[in-house]
Amino acid sequence: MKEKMTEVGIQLFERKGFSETSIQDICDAVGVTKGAFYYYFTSKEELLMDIHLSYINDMLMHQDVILTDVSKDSKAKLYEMVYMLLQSIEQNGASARVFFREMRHLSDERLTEIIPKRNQVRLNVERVLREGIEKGEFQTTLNVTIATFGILGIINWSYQWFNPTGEVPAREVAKVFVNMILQGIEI
Amino acid sequence: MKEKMTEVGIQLFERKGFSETSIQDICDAVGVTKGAFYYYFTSKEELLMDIHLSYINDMLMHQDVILTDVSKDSKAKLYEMVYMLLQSIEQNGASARVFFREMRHLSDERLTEIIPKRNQVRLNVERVLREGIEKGEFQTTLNVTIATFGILGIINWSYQWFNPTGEVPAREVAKVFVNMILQGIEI
Amino acid sequence: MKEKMTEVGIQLFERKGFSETSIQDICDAVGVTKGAFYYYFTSKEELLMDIHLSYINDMLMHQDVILTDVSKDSKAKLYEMVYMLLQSIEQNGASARVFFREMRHLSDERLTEIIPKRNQVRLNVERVLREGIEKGEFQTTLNVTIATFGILGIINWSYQWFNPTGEVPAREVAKVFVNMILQGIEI
Amino acid sequence: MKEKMTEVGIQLFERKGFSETSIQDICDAVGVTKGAFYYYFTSKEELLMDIHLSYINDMLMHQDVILTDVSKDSKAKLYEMVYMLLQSIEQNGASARVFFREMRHLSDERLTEIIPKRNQVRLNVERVLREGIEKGEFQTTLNVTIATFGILGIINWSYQWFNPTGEVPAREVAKVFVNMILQGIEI
DNA sequence: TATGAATGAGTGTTCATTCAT
DNA sequence: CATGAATGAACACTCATTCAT
Repeated sequence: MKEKMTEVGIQLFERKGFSETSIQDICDAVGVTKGAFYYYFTSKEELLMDIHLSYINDMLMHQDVILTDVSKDSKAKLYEMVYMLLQSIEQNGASARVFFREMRHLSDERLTEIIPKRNQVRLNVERVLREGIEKGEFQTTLNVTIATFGILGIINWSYQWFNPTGEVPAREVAKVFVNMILQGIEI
Repeated sequence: MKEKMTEVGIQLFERKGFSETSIQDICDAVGVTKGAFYYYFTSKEELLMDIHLSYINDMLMHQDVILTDVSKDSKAKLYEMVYMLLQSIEQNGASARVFFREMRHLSDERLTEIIPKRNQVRLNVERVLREGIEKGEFQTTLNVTIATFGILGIINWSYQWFNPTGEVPAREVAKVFVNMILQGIEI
Repeated sequence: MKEKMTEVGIQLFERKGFSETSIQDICDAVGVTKGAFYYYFTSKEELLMDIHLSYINDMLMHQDVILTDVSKDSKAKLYEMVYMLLQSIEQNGASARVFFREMRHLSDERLTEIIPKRNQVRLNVERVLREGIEKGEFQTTLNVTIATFGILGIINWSYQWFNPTGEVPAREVAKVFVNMILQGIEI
Repeated sequence: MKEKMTEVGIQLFERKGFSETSIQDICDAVGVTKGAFYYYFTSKEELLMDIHLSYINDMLMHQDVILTDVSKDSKAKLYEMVYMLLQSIEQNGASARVFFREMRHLSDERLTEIIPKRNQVRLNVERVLREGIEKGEFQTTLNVTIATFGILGIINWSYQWFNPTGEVPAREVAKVFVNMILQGIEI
């Protein structure tokens, strides 16, 4: 039941936004009364926090797998990471959108738990770039911080337009993106 | 007075969000009563629409100047465009954030006016890429649509992290980004 | 278990008030779930009634002992009665406060059981005064009804300020009060 | 309108208690909607505070008049004070009851404004006693603090039983009480 | 131009109570 | 004996909007 509510919450928060979604909306969709909601969650914000935590933890876990894979060089790791992040947006698009858009509605206290994790995702990408530079795979002149922001921008912005109905699969998009990141668009 | 209200509206919508900002908040900040607000705007949404229109029209105007400049090749146009978009985020950061985050609160009717303009911004970037390909400046194999989304992602995502206090100026960031877009990060 | 709940109920009703104390509060303090409460009590009000009954019955019992003591004159009985009532506030302060403050939350039906008993406490004091007048110990001109209200006021109001930490013991306070009641404050 | 709401608030808070009176109750009685209430008061507690302040300020003002009257000796001042306090309960019984019963619902912050004033009422009575002792009107052995609590108990408790329909007027009750306080009940 | 008063629908949240297990 | 899940009615409070003045 708690999972059911979380699922419905994700859908509604994505479609209508956190503030525009009332507890009543969620309960109507699940088919219970508001009391039931407060049996499982202490507040609307707690549900939002649950969604955030599960999304970000999932992402960090996947990143870990990629980072610790010794069989891949940095280019391969970069590709895997871009693909994984895109795919997580393709598959958990609703969660992703809620994550990016509604963070503001978490209390300061809760943000202190989420923000370091969000930063970790970025630092994990930075690490791949740095390792690649050390190993001679990437340009030594690269401004790693700004480049990472660029790469994350490419990926994360996709939640604004990415069509999860699958016309263009995440794997295809990832290829185009990684190609662009590695070799640029110039002849 | 109307401009004063719009200015205050932008600041508050950015800081607290559209839904979380009440008309009262705006009037308190301006120093008038709610009746005055409704003398200038027919609804809260109209103010939001005003903000959107002025931001997007400004952007389209700047793009037009760049596109019609015959003295520049496509690479230069791309650089100008990236720089202009970044700068508009650096300088009108609040408007930019409101534009990207709060579009959802416009009615369908109003969205039909905004969305084509937003698409036009994207199509203008696409056009630079296509012209560059035709002129032999960019790779012929390029998937223009996806690449454009990538480029816009790099730029637009910057509103999430871009520090407008100027530690790193927009011009610097634009250089790094355009370099990455043109030549990639690979050695 | 029922006693444990009653005890906790008294403490919480005193500290936070009847309406402000939830069944959940009581159950949390006892360490059980709400279902358990309803196994022992049919409603929150029944718990309040139990507290009332046990307090008032205790008081009436003590008054009976004093009233039927043939070895004491009326002055001595008055002293004993004042002392006993003060002491019951000193020792069962929480119960006393709940009794005086929260009677309003009993249903009319239950009030018809409590109010006569509460009146009986007053009538018992009146009886001491009347007996004292008959025996020539108290002034014949005394308005017994009003005087009794005054005496009960002196005593009962003490729950508002009486410090049960024992800085001034009930016996001391009782002496001052009875002295004042008997001889007044005039020279 | 604000006064009308305050008046209705006093009546309802007295009859049903603060917690048991909803804003809706007050608005129904006045014939407006809830929004109107919040136009005049920022919270339910503010209304309670208004009631408290106006009651206690009124009382302090009357005490001041009595205390600064040089034409009266201490006995006369004591009588005036008892009479005034009783009368204020007789006439503003509802306010008085709300004052004594519902103080708990004020926030700590607001209590720091009210409690010193409530103490001042007590200290003003103490002052009459002390002056009377100095002038040789009252017993030198008197425990002023406890006696004052007794006197206030006599008076304040009357809100529990005092019938403002006027069967026994406040002036009559005051005479009986002052007589008892001055000369006691003993022959 | 702008105010001040008011509406009405809605919000998140609480809580006494019930009941199958 | 006691739990865990759920109900349903209520509550304090907010807010976009309206309108006579």
